[in-house]
Amino acid sequence: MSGSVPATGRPKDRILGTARSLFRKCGIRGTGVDAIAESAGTNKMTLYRHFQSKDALIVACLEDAARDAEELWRTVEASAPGEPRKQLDTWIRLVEAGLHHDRGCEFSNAAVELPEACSVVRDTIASFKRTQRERLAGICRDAGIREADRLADTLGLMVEGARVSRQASGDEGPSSRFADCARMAIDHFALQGSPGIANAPAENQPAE
Amino acid sequence: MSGSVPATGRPKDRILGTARSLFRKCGIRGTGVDAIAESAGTNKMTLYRHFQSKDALIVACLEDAARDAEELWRTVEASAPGEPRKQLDTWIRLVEAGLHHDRGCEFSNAAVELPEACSVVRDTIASFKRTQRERLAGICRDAGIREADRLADTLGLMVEGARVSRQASGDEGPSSRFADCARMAIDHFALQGSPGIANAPAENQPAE
DNA sequence: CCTTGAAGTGACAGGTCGGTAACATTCCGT
DNA sequence: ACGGAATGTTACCGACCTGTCACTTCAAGG
Repeated sequence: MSGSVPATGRPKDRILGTARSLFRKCGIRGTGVDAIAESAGTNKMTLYRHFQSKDALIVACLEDAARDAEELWRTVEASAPGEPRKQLDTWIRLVEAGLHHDRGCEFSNAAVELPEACSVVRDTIASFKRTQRERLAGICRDAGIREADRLADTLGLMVEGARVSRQASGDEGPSSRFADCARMAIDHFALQGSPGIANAPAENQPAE
Repeated sequence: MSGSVPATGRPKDRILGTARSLFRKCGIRGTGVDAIAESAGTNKMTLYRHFQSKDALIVACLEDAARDAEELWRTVEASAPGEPRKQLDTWIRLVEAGLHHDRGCEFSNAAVELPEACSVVRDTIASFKRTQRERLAGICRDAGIREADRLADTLGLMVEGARVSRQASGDEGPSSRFADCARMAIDHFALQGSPGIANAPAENQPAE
């Protein structure tokens, strides 16, 4: 009893969802498997039947979070198909909204919390970050930004910083200015030269 | 035996130094007080005679780190007295150098690792972050940047992001572009308008 | 009906955690 | 040389940790 998640769906799904939620709230090291099982309305044995170890559960949670991130990119794309500049706007708005709901990036938090994690965990984190970096750089390229990679890294550093800064300084800290700073960076890089709009050749705009 | 820190100085200092070093390497939750005492070449009882609890030891470590940060600002100031623009350059170089040596910011890491920490720990973190923000904004103001606070927050988000990004993505990730992005932001804000024109004089230099 | 397999239960191993008590020893200023 | 303070040693506590055990319940499907 006292599970914070109603007993709907299969135990495996409840365990996964509960684990993610508790990891976010209390941290990974601050959450024991007992607490996860009980909070999921099940028991430890069932947890271990579905997940080989706590590490495996952590990886499963991260993979789940990665699926959410993929969905976010789909939302971004759908918000303005074929208009990458507007997609960047959407991205900023979604990231900013996420700042207030979540306790930072689950992957970055895991990297900080588990500096000596097993290789599979660290690989999952690094691989996810590579994917996100490429997704963002892709939109920047599509937007005709000349130094797309550099802009993507600038934005990447800012969002990473905003998410961790909020945990250290709260909502009133520097993270409150993320959207502001991000838009300014985009404008700066766009002025710097965007083939399709200002000057220079648009090599390969993906038709549309 | 097997203390990684030679038994020089008073036990209290050795404990503090060892704790900081272990917290950095293994994380706070990943480091037990037994390990700290042994690695400091002393024992748990002596540790508890000098520090009321592990939380108190954590706070002491953070205060020690804050002293280091103060020294960094002094170095920045001394690198180019009365030339805030050059001080910003120094700051970037020092931060970048620190990226490769440390495992991120001890305060931010603590905030991520201890989402449910006692209030004194969280206050120490938040207060430190406020101080750093103000230090950086102060130099930006002295440099005659019109939107000094905004630039300070932009740089603050970037450095915070670089430090956490390195832990998740390694040295080849976005953190490798921190100096690049930071200098670009400074140039952008400087062009945007500085009361005394392009780069020059901080208006009210206390004669020196 | 009976079989099968997933899920639930309580107990427990083996270990580490933060923290304490009682006592022995060493150091150092006077 | 003395005495008090600082330090070291050993043992211990209760709580929590991950992970495993044997066993029970129960519902679906043939």
